[in-house]
Amino acid sequence: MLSGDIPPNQTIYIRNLNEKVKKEELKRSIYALFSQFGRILDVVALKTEKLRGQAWVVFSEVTAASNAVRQMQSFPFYDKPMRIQFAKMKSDCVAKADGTYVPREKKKKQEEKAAEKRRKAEEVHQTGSAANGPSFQNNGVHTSQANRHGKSSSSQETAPPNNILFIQNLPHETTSMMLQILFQQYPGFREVRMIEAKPGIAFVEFGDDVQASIAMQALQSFKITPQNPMAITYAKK
DNA sequence: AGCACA
Repeated sequence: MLSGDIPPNQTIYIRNLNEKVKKEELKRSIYALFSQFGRILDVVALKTEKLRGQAWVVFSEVTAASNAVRQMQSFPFYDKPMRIQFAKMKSDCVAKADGTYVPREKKKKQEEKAAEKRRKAEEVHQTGSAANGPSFQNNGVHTSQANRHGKSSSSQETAPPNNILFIQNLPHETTSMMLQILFQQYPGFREVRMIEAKPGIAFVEFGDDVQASIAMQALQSFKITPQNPMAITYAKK
């Protein structure tokens, strides 16, 4: 059946993810890819038997989540098309922000959850002792999407347009696949080239100058980690 | 396919 019977939710559920990708890289890439739709509060991915190959992305707005579901449906991510739906449950970080968060013990079944809910309605039950205040932590992932500097850095004045982009200030653990996933979203993408001996930089080729410049503007200062806003210029000819 | 929050 179609996935359309799940009501919109600010959290999306993704499956068919490549299970070979390490969890931290996966989360970072997901964050990077989806932050174009709006602010991301959290990315959850587990590698347990039952949960590998899946992830949840919590947006601050339902509209962002809806756009992500539509636009990224079947997007090729680490060589596998993502399958995206709305999540069935409210995410903990949302509940925490709501004030509706109740720390879970060991729930075995949904029946137990339902029973608990019913019970809660009847008896008053330790109000106001929610463990911690509202906190959405997103584990190394930062909180901005297209944040612009507006300023081009001093000495490196604008190189003339080129279909090849030069990327600097990448975290050393960046892989060409991560960059491919980011840049292939833009029309005319051809390839990423990285040099073993020179970590922190990359070249990304597009079909023409205009396509390259669109991608450059979209991803300028994009952060793979909070410390690493990408510096994108045209490559020298 | 698999809906969690270590």
